[in-house]
Amino acid sequence: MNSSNRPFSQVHDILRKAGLRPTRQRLGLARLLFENDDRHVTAEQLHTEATGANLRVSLATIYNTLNQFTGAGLMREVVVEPGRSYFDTNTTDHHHFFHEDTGRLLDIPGDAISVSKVPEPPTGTHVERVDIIVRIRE
Amino acid sequence: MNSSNRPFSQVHDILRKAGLRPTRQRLGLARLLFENDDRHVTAEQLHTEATGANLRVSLATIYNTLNQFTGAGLMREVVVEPGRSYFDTNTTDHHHFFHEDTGRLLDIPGDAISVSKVPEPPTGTHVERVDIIVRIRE
DNA sequence: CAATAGATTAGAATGATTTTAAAGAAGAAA
DNA sequence: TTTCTTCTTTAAAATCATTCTAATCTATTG
Ligand SMILES: [Mn+2]
Ligand SMILES: [Mn+2]
Ligand SMILES: [Zn+2]
Ligand SMILES: [Zn+2]
Repeated sequence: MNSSNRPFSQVHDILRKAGLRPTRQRLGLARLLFENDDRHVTAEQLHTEATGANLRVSLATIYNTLNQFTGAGLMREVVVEPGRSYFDTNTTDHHHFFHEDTGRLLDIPGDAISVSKVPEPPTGTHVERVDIIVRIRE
Repeated sequence: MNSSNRPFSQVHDILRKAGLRPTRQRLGLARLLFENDDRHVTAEQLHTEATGANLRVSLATIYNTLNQFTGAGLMREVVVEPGRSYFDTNTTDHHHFFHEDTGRLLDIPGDAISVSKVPEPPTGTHVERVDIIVRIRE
């Protein structure tokens, strides 16, 4: 039996499959993150949003949850600025525009951009991932 | 008259051209940074290295200097990890291998890799720079 | 030499993130 | 359900990189 007729069944199942207990906080955050279009959030942003949606969660739990979701492959971390991390609900192969003035991240589909002639990595290493950040300004 | 017969004349001139007073600290750091091959350093690394070379400099001055050198176009900042900044003495157009296990950065010459079909940036914005990070592991 | 603008520094402050340890909630067993 | 156990949440403290403050130096110019 799955949970198709229980409330929030989609996110509930997502958490179950990730091996994470469906707690009130995780369910609420998962709804904010996964029931809408793909998004890029900082911990602070998500905390503000959760609070605004009447979900009581501490900032520590926001960090725990974002790191757990990332560890479970439900999200990924994008590093564009020193001192702040963005978390991305889009886990498909893609890249980013980073608006340096507003701090906004925008997806570039994986097939809309591509790297050619990636040189061989040093002996004994393998390529884990290629990140392309197109930095833009007004 | 230039300073071609004064000690450390090369870095001395670099600082002068950048409009930075050639102080003992800046001269010492410039020698470590520019008299060898291109390099990637964190503030803490450079501080340790300076101290080991008998150059007395505070960590605050290391940060000031790296930021001033970067502002003057003598270096650039590379963001690969949350919570730590790397500074690069190679200011030519190029990209990086980032070794996730060791924290080392390796240059990929600009002509050894290239992006194709970079999509148009959103209306009202222009591309400032494209950063490619090839993340590698053992 | 002054005089002055600019530079260095110790130490405090900041800001993002993590850790601690205590209290609370979820799953399993009975 | 009740009980037991394991996870989870949280407030508060701790950490870590970086920046700021404001007092003390130093390079440059007259
Ligand atoms: Mn992390
Ligand atoms: Mn900076
Ligand atoms: Zn994305
Ligand atoms: Zn480089």
